[in-house]
Amino acid sequence: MTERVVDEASRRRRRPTKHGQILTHRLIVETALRMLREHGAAGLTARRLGLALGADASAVYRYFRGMDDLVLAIADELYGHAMAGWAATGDWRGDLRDLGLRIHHAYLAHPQAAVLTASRVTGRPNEVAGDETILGILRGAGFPDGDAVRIYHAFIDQSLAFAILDAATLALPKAAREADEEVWHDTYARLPAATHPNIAATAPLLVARMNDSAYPTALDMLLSSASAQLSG
Amino acid sequence: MTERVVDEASRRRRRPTKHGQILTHRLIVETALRMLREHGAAGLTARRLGLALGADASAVYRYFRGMDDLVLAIADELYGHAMAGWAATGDWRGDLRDLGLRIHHAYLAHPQAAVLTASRVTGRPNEVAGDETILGILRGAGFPDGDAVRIYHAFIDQSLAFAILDAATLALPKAAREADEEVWHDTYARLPAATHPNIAATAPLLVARMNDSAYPTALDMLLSSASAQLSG
DNA sequence: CCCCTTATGTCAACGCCATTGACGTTGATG
DNA sequence: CATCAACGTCAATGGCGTTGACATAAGGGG
Repeated sequence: MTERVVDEASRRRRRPTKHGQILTHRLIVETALRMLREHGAAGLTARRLGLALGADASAVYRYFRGMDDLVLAIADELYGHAMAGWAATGDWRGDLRDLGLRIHHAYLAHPQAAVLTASRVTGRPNEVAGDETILGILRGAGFPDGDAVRIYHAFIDQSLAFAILDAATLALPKAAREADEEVWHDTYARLPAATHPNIAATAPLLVARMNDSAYPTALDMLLSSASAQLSG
Repeated sequence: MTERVVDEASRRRRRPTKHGQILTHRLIVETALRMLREHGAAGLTARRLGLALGADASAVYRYFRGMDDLVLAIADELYGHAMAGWAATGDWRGDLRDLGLRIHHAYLAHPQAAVLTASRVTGRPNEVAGDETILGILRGAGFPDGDAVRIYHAFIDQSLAFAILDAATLALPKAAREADEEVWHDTYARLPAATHPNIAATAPLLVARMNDSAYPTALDMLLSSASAQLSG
């Protein structure tokens, strides 16, 4: 038997499914994204995807080498969302901040997909283009290559790390998420100063802050540190 | 049929398995931890756990309501590991660095549990004690309350975020993880300078660096930024 | 238009997963 | 000793991702 998956660029045949649908690589990715949004990570299986496509599940293996390959395609799709419409201003710090928040935001728009994909390295076009851009900003700002790569590494992994953390929170069942959010008020804010002087002294600040994402703060601190290295 | 799982405090019976082993809640948790360490997340299945225990896999359901319940029990076991043996030196920056790396390391020792639990807010004693300690270090260093809470928020969430990101990588099936690791060499390092000048110029550095965790770098940058705020 | 070829979609099956129902029996208790 | 419930086993359930084989739709060439 020949290779099951045909190279996407040389794909020519168009055969409808039993229900009349013409499958494409793009349609499968978009359908998978929709299923992740509607049913969560556990809702994306080959069989359910097949049903949603009006096809047999195994048809998906004509387009992707496996479900993992599909997940990588989804990851690249999200990366494309993050970069869409972005334009450089020439202010390296502002540009990196904007990019970081965009990447974080794109993943947060699809929490279930983020949880599955933010840790992956795809080498696909959108990811490669994004990485080329970030490295370009850092090198253009005057960072030597060693520093540029080190900062790029911390920057991109930090944005992806917070994307997963915050996405995991959003992906929780509603009851679990609300219970977690109440902990700061119900548990922490009630701790006595005698046993927990630091928490007691800062409780109103904790209640006000801890249920929001810490990513903007962490990002600004990372950029401040990079900026200090450039000045020094 | 009555409830399958008996409350642990009221458990009295001791019946040996076919191989003579007496099962306990603790034995199952410890065996599962060992299997996670030795075989990775994909290596912990009910069947394999049963084999390792010298029991039928379904016996595990006498002790845990499901594999997820077991994973959370494992995480509970872990939580104490991160703080165990830690002692303050009085150097706020060194102490925070040590704590950050310990938290990260404890989760990385059990990626599957980390992926499931690092985003949760439990208000449990060990978590509370850890937060009290970190806030104490920051306030003790001279940060005003508003800054202490802001930095604490970025610090703790960043450590948890990187824990999930890196744990998710470790939790991948071996083939997927190795494929991801090869992407820097197989894809990125081969991009031509004509189209990707920045990646091409830094490729050897990327190959050398990107498969390791960026957490130590991000942590140091966060601490540098905090330090600069204290000085300024 | 017809014919050939092959890529595409379908179907059935494989080997694995977590889990449950039912049964036999061990051992605590009275 | 007798009773009985908890414990461990076994077989089955319902699902998972994936593959081999087959039928056929459709592209390409004559």
